[in-house]
Amino acid sequence: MKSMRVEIDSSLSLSDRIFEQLQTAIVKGEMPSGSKISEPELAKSYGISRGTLREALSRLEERYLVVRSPNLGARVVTLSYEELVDIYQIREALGGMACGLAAEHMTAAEIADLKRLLDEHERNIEENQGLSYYQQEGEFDFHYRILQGSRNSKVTGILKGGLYQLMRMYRYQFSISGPRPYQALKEHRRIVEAIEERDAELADLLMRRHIRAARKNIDERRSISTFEKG
Amino acid sequence: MKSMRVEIDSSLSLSDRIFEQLQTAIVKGEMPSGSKISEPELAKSYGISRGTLREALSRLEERYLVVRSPNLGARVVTLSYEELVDIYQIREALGGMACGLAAEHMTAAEIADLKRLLDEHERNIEENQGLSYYQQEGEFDFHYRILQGSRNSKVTGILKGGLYQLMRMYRYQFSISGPRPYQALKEHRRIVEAIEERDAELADLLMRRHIRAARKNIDERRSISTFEKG
DNA sequence: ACGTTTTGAGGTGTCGACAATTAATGAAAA
DNA sequence: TTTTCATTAATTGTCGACACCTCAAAACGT
Repeated sequence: MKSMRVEIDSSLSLSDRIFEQLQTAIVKGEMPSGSKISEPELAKSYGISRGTLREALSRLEERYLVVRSPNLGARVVTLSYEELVDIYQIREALGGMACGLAAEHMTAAEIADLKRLLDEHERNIEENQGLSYYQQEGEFDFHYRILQGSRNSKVTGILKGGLYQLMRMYRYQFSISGPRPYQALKEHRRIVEAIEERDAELADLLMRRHIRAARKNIDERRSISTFEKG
Repeated sequence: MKSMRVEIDSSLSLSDRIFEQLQTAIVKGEMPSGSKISEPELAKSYGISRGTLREALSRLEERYLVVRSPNLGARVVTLSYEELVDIYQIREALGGMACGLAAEHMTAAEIADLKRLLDEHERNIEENQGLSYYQQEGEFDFHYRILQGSRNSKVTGILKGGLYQLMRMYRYQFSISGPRPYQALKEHRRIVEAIEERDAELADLLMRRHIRAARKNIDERRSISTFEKG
């Protein structure tokens, strides 16, 4: 009867797993942003104790995914356009820096892999008219590899652990696909070229410009949204 | 006899306060870096339960101040020169960005306050031969205000909440005072000038250079240290 | 004497329960 | 009908206890 047992990774504690599950639930909008979190209810639905849940919530709070006020409870974070622009600004500075470092540190094999990834993205765009996967997660794949190549574990932690989750959340919530597939792919190619040529300064610059373009896209959308509302 | 009572801020929960106390204890080296943390022992010494302590530890883990491995327990983080350089790199990118934004957003009153702070620092240096306060916390005061002026709450959170604590920890542990008081003050003055003239680009550049100088100081010290060891 | 197993102590992960605080309900007064 | 206050219900903050895991020393066999 052991086969009934759910395969669990013992290298992760229960609260670790709950933390990750909650994170994806929040990011994907299954827990609507701004909604109140009832500890007893949520603990019961996951079949865990409140203490375990609270440990996960403490960590989510540090990652800006939930907001807590003492004696009042926790809420899923609400993302305003202002905060989103703040995040893109940070991403611009850090992403550029990481890309410059990647130009210095990535191995030839890593660069070759990166090129293959872009080829794959290109096929993906042609087949699906640029929808679905590429604009959802493919964009992140690309940026993850560059972070990895920067050899700076702290910047990887900040972006992967913190900011990218918030951006992902935003995209899911507003069902916004990544910006301009062909244009973005072209920019990605140029960035990889700069990395291949070990031109750190150019890689930094191109990555900043790439992210800035995405931010302006958001900003534009914001002005439309505020126009609609009054 | 009310004066004997410790003034507690009821807007903070107990685990919040423990979290802050532990943070400063780690930063100041009262809990040596790399040392193992015994939950029962620590909980008893603070007069709290283990559950409350574990919530605080979860948050400290997210802030890179403690490292946990499942079933093995928590240790105070150990800071290597490599990681410290990583942190300075991030600080260079984010600090520069924040400074550029501060040039755009700070009010005249805030800028005037900032100038007064530098005057105070100058007096401090003359009196104490540049030791003590200014090199410990004064430097942080200056940077905090610029973060405040950037009007980007996320970057403030990342730097104040995360990276500055690690840098502070490093300074305490290696009893390294902030770099070159007179030179640093001069650089601070130039940065404020750029902010006053609303020259965001220059403010960004000067702040990056200022931080890079500090990083090179560290790097130099690292090469000495590695030379000593072999 | 050396390597292996076992057993025990200490520590971590998780849970359920109580105390304190906030929100909800309803009764009384304006 | 609306407002206010009091009482009750629900939720959060905190605690102590139990099960499982890890590590080390003792016991055992070779």
